[in-house]
Amino acid sequence: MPVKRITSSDVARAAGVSRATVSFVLNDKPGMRITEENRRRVLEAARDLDYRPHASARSLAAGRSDVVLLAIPDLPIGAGISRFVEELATALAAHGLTLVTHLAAAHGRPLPDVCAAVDASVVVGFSSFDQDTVQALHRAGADLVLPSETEGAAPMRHVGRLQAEHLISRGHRRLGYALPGHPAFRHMAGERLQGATDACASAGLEPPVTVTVHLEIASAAQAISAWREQAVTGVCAFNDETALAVLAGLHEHGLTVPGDMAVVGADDIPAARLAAPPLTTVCWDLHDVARHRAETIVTSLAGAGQAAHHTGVSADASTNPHVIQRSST
Amino acid sequence: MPVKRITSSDVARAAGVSRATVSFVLNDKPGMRITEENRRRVLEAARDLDYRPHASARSLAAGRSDVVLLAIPDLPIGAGISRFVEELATALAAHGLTLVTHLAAAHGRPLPDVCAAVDASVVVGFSSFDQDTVQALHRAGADLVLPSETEGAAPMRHVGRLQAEHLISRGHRRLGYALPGHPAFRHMAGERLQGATDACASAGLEPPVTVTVHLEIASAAQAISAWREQAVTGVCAFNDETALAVLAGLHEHGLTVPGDMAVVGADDIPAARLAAPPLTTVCWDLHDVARHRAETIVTSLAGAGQAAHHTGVSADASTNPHVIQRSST
DNA sequence: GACCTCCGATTACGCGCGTTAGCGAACAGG
DNA sequence: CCTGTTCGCTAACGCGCGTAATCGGAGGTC
Repeated sequence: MPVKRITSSDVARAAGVSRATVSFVLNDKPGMRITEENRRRVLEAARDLDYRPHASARSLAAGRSDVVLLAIPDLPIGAGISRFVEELATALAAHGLTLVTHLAAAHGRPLPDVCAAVDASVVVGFSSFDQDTVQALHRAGADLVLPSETEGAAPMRHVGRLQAEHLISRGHRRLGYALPGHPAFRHMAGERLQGATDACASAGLEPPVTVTVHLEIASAAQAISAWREQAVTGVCAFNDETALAVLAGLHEHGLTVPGDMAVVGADDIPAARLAAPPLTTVCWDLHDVARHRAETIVTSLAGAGQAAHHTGVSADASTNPHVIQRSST
Repeated sequence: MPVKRITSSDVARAAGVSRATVSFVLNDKPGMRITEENRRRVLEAARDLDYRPHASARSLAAGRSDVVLLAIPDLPIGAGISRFVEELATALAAHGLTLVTHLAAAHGRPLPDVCAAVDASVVVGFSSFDQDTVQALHRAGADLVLPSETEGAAPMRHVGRLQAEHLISRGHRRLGYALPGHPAFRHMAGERLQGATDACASAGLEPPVTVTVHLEIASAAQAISAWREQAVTGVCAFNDETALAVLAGLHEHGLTVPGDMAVVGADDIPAARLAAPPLTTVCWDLHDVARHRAETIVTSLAGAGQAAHHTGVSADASTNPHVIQRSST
C-alpha cells in the first residue's frame, strides 16, 4: 500500500474544523450557514490534499450514487455508438454524473449484477428493457431505468423513413430492404424497416422487399438476385456495413450503382465515404440525442422517485436524422 | 421507491441464522466451519430473495472492490477494441470481477475522478500511464494500474512486422506505410511502423515510405502519387480503415489492385472483406490477449500489494497476430 | 466434579461518509 | 437577570457489510 487514502477527516484536521463542516462545504448544502473564512479554509485544504470522497462510503451514506450505467446491447460497436457514448459522458459529467459502460455481448455477467457491482443509480439502455429486467435492476439498486417503453423507437423509424423517402424522391417505385444477419440487430432493424414501410405507404407504394444480408459477398449476391426478380431498383440497408455488403454483391453481379440499383445506408461510418461508389447514408446527430438523454436523466433524478415519468416525446422527435447524399443513389 | 433493497439481514432472518453466518457462507470464507445444513439454508434464502450484496457497503467494509476500470484512450472505437473489451469482461467475470469502461475521448471527467466514482481497484489502460497519473490513480483508490511501462508495445510491432513480411514474401521490394490522420493514433501507429521498418531491415530493404492518409479519397489519391513517384509497389496501412482509403485512392487513379499496387490492412473489420477487392489484413486473436490480461490482473490482485510486478513478457509475445490473405495482395 | 479443547455460531466494531439533533455564544427583548 | 432566538458549528448516529473477538456447549482428560 504505497499511498494512504485521504479521508474527509484529514481535510477537517487540516482546515481546523469538524468533519461535518467539511461535508457541508464540499456539498454546499443549502440552508447551512458557513463563515466565508471557514469555507475558504476547507476548500483550500481539500485542494491541497487532492481530496476525493470515497465513492462507496458516500453512496452508502447518501443512499445514491453518481454512477450512470450504460448497457450496450450485443451488437458490433461502431463509430456511431462510440460517439454517442462520448457525448453522453460529457453531458452527464457537466451535471456531476459519471458514465460507465458495460457491453452485454460478453456474457460477462448479468446486467443486474453489474448494476449492483458499480452501485449505479441509473441504468440506460438503447431499447427499452422488459418488465422483469426492470424489476431486477430496481432490486439491484437502480432508481431509474431508461429508456421507457414509449421512447427510443421513434428515431429508429425516422431513419428508415428518411432512407425510403430519399429513394422515392429520386424516382424509385419498387424498394428493397436489407436486413442485418446479426440476430441482435433484429429489434432495431424491425423499427427501421417499419419506418421505410410507412414511407412507402404514404407514397402509395408496396412495402419494401426484405432480404437478410449477411456480411459476406455470397450472401449479398443472392440478395441482389432476389431483388432483381422483383424489379427492385433501390435498396435501403439497415446500416452502412450491410450497405457495403450490398455494394459488394452488386459489384459481383457486374451491375452499376446507382444506374442498375441504388443503395442507401445508415450511420455514416468512416468506410461509407470510401466505398466505390461513395455511399449515400442517413446519419443522425448523436450530439443532440445524447444531450437530450442526459437532460432526461438529470431531471428525472432531481425529481427523486419520479422514475421513468417524463414527456420526452416531442423532444425525442426533435432529433434530426438527415440524408448525406453521395454517389450510390 | 417501488422496491426495497434486500440486505444481508433479510437473508439472515429468512435462513434463521445470524448475519455473520450469511456473510461467511456467501464469501465461503476459508477456515470457517459451517454446518452443511446452515450453509444450504443460507444459499437457498439468498437465491429465493434474489439477494445481491450492496457493492458500496461491501467495498467500504472490505477495503477493496470488484470493479476493474478500463480506460479507453481518445481514439475511434472499432470492432477490434469492442471485441477486446468483450473478451476482457468475460475473462474477468470468470474471476468474479466486473469490467466497466470509460472513454477518455469525451473529456467527461478526469480519469482519477472516474476511478474514485466507481471505486475501482484496478485501472487498465492500453498504453502505459505516466508517473503522475499513476500516482493520482493510486490516491483515487486504485490498487493496481496496468499495463506497466514495459508491456503493451510488443504486439503492435508484431502487427507491423507481419504486414511488411507478407508483402516482402510476395516479391515487393519497395514498401509504403500509410499513417493514420487521427492524432490519437500516432503513438500506436509509431509502434506498428517500427515493426514494419524492422522487417524491411531484416530483408535488407529500405524503410517504408511513410505518408499520412486521412479518411478521404482526395487525401488517399495524393498519397498514391507520392508512393508511385518512389516506385512503391506494396503498402502497409495502419489499420483497415486507412487501407480502405488507400484502396479508394487507387480506384480514383484507375490503378488495379494488387497488380499496380498491393495493400494490406490491420484489425480485420467487417468492411474489410466487403471491399473491392477484398482486403488482405493482419488480425490478432484478442481472445488470447484479453485472457492473458485478465490473468495478470487476477494474479496481481491475489498477491495483494505486489502491484505491477509480474513477468508478462513471454506471455505477451505468445499472442498470435496472423495474416488473413484475401485479394488485395 | 473441575478443567481444557475444539467446534459452531453470534455479538460487536469500524470502514468513510451524509445528515440530524443539539450545543454554546452572541444578542435582542422583556 | 431571565428567556428566547438566531447563528455557526459539532457530536453522534446509521447506511450494509466484512471480520475479529467472543461465547455456549459438547466431548474428552485428569
